[in-house]
Amino acid sequence: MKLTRADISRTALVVAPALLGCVLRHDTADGPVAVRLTEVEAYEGADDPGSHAYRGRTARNAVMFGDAGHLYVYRHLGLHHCVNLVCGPPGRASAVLLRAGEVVEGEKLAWARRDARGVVRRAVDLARGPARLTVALGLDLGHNGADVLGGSGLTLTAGERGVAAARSGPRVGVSGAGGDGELHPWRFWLAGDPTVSAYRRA
DNA sequence: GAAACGATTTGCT
DNA sequence: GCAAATCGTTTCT
Repeated sequence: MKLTRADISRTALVVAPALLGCVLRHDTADGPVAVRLTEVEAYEGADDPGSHAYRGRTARNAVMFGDAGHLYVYRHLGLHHCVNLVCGPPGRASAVLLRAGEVVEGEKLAWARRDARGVVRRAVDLARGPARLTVALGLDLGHNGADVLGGSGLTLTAGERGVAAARSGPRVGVSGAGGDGELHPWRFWLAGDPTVSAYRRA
């Protein structure tokens, strides 16, 4: 079943765990690649010191202040890309960072994209990590602002797996996520899933 | 106009 | 296990 705009118009803390098990699919000229999300992180916009939106709206993070359901893609360290799904309510600038997933369709194409950039040994590593997930899906800065609910070749469908297996904990690589990790357990993942990235303290 | 920094990945010791 | 790579955005002078 396809998710509705209303489903992802709630605050990131509600949307993030709901996204676990959902499948994000990207159709391109080369073919489709679909990823079942296994790990995400919530970013609460202007109130969250770890968010790019913390210091207000800028040219880069403008998408996060827009409507829910759009992708916020940005370049990190000049080398990698990371993807967020913008949540609601409008103006809150809350978003969910897609950290890892399992390639469930178009694995061959995902491998081809990966081979051109580096070396990954196992299939579970194809989308294990924010930047790898982006590569596997074939997303780049050109998809910044793309709508996952309409056009853009993107579709988001609800997963068959419930949130029962979901766990939460401190976010990764975010200053401020370590000390208040227990107060802000805004990282969610599917317990026991091999495609969940290894935890590294901030 | 210049400098510092970052929601990571990869490769080498 | 640790450090380098690399560049756009943000912030300070």
